[in-house]
Amino acid sequence: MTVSLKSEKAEEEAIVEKIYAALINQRLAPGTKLSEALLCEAFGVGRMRVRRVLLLLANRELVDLQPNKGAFVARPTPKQAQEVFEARLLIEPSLARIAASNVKAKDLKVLEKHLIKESAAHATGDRHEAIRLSGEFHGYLAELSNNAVLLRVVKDLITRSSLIIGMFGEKGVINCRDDEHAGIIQALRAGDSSRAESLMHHHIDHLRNNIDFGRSRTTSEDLISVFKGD
Amino acid sequence: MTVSLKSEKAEEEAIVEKIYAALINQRLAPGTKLSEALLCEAFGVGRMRVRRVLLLLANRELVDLQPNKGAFVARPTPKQAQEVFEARLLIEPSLARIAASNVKAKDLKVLEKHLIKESAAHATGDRHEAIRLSGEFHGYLAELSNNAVLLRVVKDLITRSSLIIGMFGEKGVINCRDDEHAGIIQALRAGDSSRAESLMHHHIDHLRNNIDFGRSRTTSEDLISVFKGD
DNA sequence: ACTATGAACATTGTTAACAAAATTTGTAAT
DNA sequence: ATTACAAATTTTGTTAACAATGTTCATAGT
Repeated sequence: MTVSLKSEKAEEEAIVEKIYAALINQRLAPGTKLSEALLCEAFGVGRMRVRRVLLLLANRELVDLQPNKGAFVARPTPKQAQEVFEARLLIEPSLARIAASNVKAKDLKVLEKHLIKESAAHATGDRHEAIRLSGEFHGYLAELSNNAVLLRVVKDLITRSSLIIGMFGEKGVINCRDDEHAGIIQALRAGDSSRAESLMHHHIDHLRNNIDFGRSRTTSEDLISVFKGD
Repeated sequence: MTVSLKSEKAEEEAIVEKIYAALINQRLAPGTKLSEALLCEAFGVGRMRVRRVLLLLANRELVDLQPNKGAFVARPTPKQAQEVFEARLLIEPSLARIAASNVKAKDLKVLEKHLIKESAAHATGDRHEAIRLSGEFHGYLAELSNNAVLLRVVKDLITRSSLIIGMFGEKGVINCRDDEHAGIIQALRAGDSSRAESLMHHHIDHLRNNIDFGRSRTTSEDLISVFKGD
């Protein structure tokens, strides 16, 4: 009975999540056109669903909806990039403080396991995976706040950050982010709220300063292959 | 040429803003059914537009979209209410600190003028107007951050706060909020960031503690009269 | 060769009819 | 009177056809 209870609304959210993931993974480059027909085929749904999904993504400013032209993966401006990281700088350090108060032993287990995956991705030079995992780390921390509102806000900021990094790229090759994540976990384990807060502040500041606003890549991939394993 | 450049997308946003305003004003009580047909008539648009608007509002968790049942003004749970105010407590004090750094003479003029209106609303006992103006004050402060991302987040939180207050009501009759607003403006004028931050923290904490979770009103108004002057 | 014009095509936007589900109304039985 | 059931109505969800706009491509002229 009710074979398709998951359908309808949940189905749309599932599609949103998939595109979300593709954005974080940077499989969808900024500026890529998201044609309705292609998305319909990719997800096997009607046009209405696709349009609703695009509207939701546009509402989160992940997609640029141009009237009579179509939907495109958002191309954040330098100004918007600054705003996103300023917002993260304002929110996430306080969040780290809260996380240090709330963190349980099993949470630390998860975070440490995650850190290993991050290191592995760095070691093998899998840049996309490293970016995805880095975002996921910040998401985990936001979850420790036990606050769905804040979690939602932070997740949106993380996703936009992925777009931004994909758009502008990073200065230098050295990427000490996983080390910084390790430091934050250490502070959490020690229950040192202030240190967790401070480390997070410097970490995000570091991320922000590493954005290379010089060039703005316009690499647009084709949509056919992006959503294969779905 | 292009007589209706304002139309289409801007039109939808205008409708969203109107419903937004009605929510803040508490002319739309939590639980009120937002029937498509009525909204179509109220705003003189087709069903598609209304559906898109409802989807956007649902995305911001201001509307509860129940499949095959319809759209209803959201009824925040106590848990959600706590989360909203915890988020405000985390964000707005820091925002007040930033505002103290950015505030210009003309901004202070606007804020002081606003404060007079707040006092007037309190004096005449116009509760809805007082709530609207109170929210607007927080919005003005968020604008001083010159950060569209943070502004959007705070505006959403303010709107949900109005829903929450409309849902649960406030303990006691005494409402010292406008006094607290005055204190914050004073700190801004003095350029005292730390005091602005601290006052904002206590202010929001005060708001939160004044919510009366005892009763949850279910007063649903009729939609016909709400959107008259539009 | 290069630009300009226009037709053919493709894509998005809108409308209206239809299907499915819930709500209401009316009727009958206890 | 109240409950239970069923028909009728209303409301939401979906689909498909149509309209409008944008894009591409071919042709012709300089």
